[in-house]
Amino acid sequence: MMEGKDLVPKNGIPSAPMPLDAPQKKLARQLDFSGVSSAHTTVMPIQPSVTPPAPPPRLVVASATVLLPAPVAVPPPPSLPTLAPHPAMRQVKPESPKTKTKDGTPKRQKQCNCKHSKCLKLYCECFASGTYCENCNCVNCHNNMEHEVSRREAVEATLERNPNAFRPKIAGSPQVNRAAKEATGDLLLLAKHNKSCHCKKSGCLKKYCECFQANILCSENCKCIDCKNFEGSEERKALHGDQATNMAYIQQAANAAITGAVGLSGFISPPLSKRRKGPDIFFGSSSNDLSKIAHIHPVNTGKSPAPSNSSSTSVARSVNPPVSSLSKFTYRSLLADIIQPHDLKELCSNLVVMSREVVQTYSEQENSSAHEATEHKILIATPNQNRTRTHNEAAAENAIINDPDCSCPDNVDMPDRPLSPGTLALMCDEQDTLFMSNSTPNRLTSQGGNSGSQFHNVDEMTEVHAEQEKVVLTKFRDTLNRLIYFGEIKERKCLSLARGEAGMKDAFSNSSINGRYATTNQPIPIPTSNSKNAYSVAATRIDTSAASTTTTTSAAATIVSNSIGQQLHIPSVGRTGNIKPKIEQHL
DNA sequence: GAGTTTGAAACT
DNA sequence: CAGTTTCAAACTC
Repeated sequence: MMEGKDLVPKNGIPSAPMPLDAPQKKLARQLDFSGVSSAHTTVMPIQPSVTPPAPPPRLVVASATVLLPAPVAVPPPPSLPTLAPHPAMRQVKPESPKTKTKDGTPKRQKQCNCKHSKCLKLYCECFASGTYCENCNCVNCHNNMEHEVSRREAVEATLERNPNAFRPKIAGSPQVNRAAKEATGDLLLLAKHNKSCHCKKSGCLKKYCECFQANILCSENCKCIDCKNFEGSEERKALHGDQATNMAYIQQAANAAITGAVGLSGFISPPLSKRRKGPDIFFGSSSNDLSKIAHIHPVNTGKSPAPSNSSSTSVARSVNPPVSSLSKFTYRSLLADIIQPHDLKELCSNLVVMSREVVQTYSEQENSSAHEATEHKILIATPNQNRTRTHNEAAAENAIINDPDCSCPDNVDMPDRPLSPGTLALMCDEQDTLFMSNSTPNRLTSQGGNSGSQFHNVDEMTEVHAEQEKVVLTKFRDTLNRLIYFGEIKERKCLSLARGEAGMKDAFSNSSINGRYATTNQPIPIPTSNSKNAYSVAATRIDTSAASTTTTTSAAATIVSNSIGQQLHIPSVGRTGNIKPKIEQHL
């Protein structure tokens, strides 16, 4: 847009003395922020210092890259290559207002106006963001291909001073349609400040403040004075309106996405009396960080006009005013209120019950068939080994059925028993909980012993166990599906709320996700598809069981079906799911 | 658009 | 590490 500014800034300001090698033209930017979609960005790799200016290298970054998790946790090595940050990942400085025209129409990326830094210092937004200046209004710009050598040196110098200089200050913000949302003032606060601000006079409510500019709340890391950019701030509310609250909530949701930690933190997240927590808390160091926090802001407290809660809370308050107990960064899993301890118990209980039923059904089948077989064998006068077995087996199985603990598959107790991949996986994940926690080794052992003696035919015993496995795994999977479903429902709610519907405003008043979603306790139509799939899969699996008789299979399938449909009440078991963080992560 | 304010970056 | 200076963006008029 600003051709001809090459040598002289369009603003008419005489260029500073220009080196002979002054750029004749501004080359393409390294990163293209203009695209509404960050999917296709151009990244320019750092050129070897000796490499003569070549055509602006543009590497198309796979869209997938954009989806990478916030890099905050992975500081780039202090090497030049790290200078090609991805727009979505690195946001040294959010687009300046220049990115759009007065009418809000998306215009272009920031255009610096540097005059004395040659655009080779972090003062320059372009340089700081790892991009070449392009169409900027800068003077004596060296941040281009033609000055790659000096640029490179500048980069090295910068990195020498601060290895994280080019690390995104704000990270983790899904940049989806950021431009569009920003234009409508609907930019979400899904970001995290890697650094911190040190504002003194702006109250962190002006764009001077990096946090405010990035549309995020100040964090514990900030050293600002008289901060008003915290959740619950009246001043902030005045600026953001109703969205402030929603944003805080959204940010929590974002935390989940960013951290990918659906679990402990979600349950544990202590209501830190203070607002915000820095990256540490953000990434899970949470709990014992209060002490740290206390150290973080020993200062600014003084200026906070806000009514401090005195006591311990003074800690985090330091710089920022007293705040709502809800930390903007307090992460809370979307499943936090869905998964309850009692649900887990209920799930386990149901699995056990189902397993028993399978055994019982199977034993009945075996009894009848064995009986027939016995008669047949007697008729043919064959020394039978299986006959006795059937009765003993039935007794054994009954014993198993009567023993709540026995129905739990336990590899330890039955070392010879082949385990399905599913079971192995399950046990791998849950080796200490679901099945094993309640199991009584001795009992199972004795069971195993009985089985060994009573189930003369090891194969048949295996079949029973196989059936048990199938039923249990099927039901377990179904439970997980439900969990996913509820999580999705919640996610949708979050998104819809994020859209800032005025009417929903009140819903956030408490900012407590638990309270907010208490309604999930209400019967929620469960997608039959899942259940159907579960059933069908269960049936399929059973059918594929070579050793199983059709009858047995059907019976087992029926049990599964009935159990899932009747025993597992959607509101209860369906919401069971706190299997373990490990599993949740797959959700 | 010019001047002022602000806070990050750079420097000492 | 703290204080000062430089710088450029944000802001005000």
